Amino acid sequence: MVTIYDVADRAGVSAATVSRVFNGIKVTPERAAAVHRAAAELGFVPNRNARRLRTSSSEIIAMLIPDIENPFFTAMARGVEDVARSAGYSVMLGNTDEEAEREQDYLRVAVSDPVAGIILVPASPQSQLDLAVERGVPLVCVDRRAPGRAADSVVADNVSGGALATRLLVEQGHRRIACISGPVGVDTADERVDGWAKEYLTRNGEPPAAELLVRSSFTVSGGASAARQLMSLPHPPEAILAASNKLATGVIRELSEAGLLPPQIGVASLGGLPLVLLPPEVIQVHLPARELGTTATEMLLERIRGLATPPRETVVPIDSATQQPSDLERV
Amino acid sequence: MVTIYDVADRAGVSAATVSRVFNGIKVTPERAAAVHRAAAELGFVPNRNARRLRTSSSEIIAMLIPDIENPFFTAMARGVEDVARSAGYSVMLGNTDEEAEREQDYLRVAVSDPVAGIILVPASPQSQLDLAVERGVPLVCVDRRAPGRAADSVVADNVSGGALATRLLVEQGHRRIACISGPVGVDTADERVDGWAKEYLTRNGEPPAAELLVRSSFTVSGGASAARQLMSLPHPPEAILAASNKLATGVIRELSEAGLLPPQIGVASLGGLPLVLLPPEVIQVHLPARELGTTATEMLLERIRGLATPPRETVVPIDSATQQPSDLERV
DNA sequence: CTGTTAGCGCGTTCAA
DNA sequence: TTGAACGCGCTAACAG
Repeated sequence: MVTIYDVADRAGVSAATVSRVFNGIKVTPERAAAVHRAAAELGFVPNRNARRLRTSSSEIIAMLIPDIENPFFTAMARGVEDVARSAGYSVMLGNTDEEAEREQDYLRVAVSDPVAGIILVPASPQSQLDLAVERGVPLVCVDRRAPGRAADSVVADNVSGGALATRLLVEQGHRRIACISGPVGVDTADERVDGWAKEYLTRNGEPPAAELLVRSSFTVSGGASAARQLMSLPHPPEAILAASNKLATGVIRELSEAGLLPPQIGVASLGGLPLVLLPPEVIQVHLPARELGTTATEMLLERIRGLATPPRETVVPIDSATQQPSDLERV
Repeated sequence: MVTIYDVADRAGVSAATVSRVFNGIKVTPERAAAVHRAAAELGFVPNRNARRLRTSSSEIIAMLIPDIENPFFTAMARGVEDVARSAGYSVMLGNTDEEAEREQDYLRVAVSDPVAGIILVPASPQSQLDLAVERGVPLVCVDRRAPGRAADSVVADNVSGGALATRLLVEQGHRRIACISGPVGVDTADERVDGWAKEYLTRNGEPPAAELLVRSSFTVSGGASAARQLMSLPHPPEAILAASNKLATGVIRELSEAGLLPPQIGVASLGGLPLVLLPPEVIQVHLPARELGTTATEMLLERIRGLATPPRETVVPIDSATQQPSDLERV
């Protein structure tokens, strides 16, 4: 391995000078030129491990997401990567599979690396962040609020999202609108339900019947079975609001198999759908996935640079203005 | 920062003993217990940087893909991560955006890290692997062959894939089958065309007319405009083979807008589609994305462990047997 | 089985 | 401005 000493020898300077050259510290031009030439000839590449050990810093941001095959999270990852990269950081991506244990494993690795900072979509409301918090590794939670409010959070305005989707269904002429959401206790799931219930009340003058709300897991099959349950009610809904892209996919699959699709029934999805063909009447409320990622990264960079205020929370709006389907969500 | 010395003091042993305990090297049980207790009390987390510097090894595999928002590559990433993780490695994921320059930037980072190994989907046939090859960092190319055959490659049997898709279209009763593929010079694009042309010749007794082949970029819009071009031929095709999931998406959108969908016209996609609402006649030839990832990782691990044979090439089959749509491709 | 010692490659004092 | 010397935290060699 070529080290700064090899370069120093060849350039006729000291190792310290080579180090200075590669760190942008003032050196006489001739010496700098000699160092650059020697480095090029030897194919010198600085060893970041040595640098990190010495400076106890790192240029790596760890990002932990529950599902790398979900377009929502990959769009978020894309946002993180863009901002991180332009600030000189690389991104380590880990898949927690929504499992607290895998998440903990990854956190252990990230903390002992140690990385410059962590961006986390918490796998559960009980996620343990102590490892990072105690070691002082900057950490920002995204999409879901930080468990115990122990760290910064960036979340979408899910209440408004739920309300918006509901409103759009109402504007299609539906009144009896059901809602399928994720597990009780999961922020995003709860808040989207709140938005739906609030808007339902406003529009219908009465709160939704309990039978119109089905809580499930955020999965395709969960969406399908919830839809089945709703459609077999004595008095089935006129429309269904699915609180995530996966749930919506399941709903649409189920309805399609039953020969029942928009505009015969109203369907709204919170989150863009990756489906190739979609009846134009299906409502998609696009979530600001990439923006969640960029915002979280910007907050993380502030922390990395030393910001020491108490945990903050940023809410990214979901409004009609942001409802441009990105080309990427339409893959 | 808590170091092994702090732990050693508290446990009444030497630093070397602490190191041994954390590396699974035999130590008397009492001492081991003391070390564990001291470590827990102090909240000790080993510093991997120091370890890496000392051992000049790393537990990180860098993976560079052209598009983190394409399900094909995320499925591949999933395969890589699963194998890597179970072997004790973490994965750093980088997005090259199909740009050789971004790729080179990432390679520079990976090499100077230095990571244990690199898994790369080459952004271009001219990709420069010298950085890694010269520094001896193990590298495996996947999906696309290693430029200059300078490293191991894992590719899908794209010729067979193209032929299989064509055959399935023939079995649907189509004869005049067009093909839309990616850029000339890109392995995967060229090979899929070869498979199509070969099968076309076998089935029709003559090679396809030149007008039946359209080369485009591997994008949704590329697929759409190619489909438009084909359908406006004086003698339009009876069926279209789209050589990637993105191309197929564009093709189907375009045809649908023209009110023309299977079974009126044949459509086959090389690569799974989120098919919830697709006519069942659309043919999907599933590409072994995850398997490409796992295979590449296994080959990389062999290299990391010291295997020093000349560059190898593994071809992952695409056959009728592998045509089970994964749940994930149907999100 | 254990402790002592040395050094991985680099950045940063301190004198010069 | 430059070079010599030190040490970041850890593991591998050696002697005990």
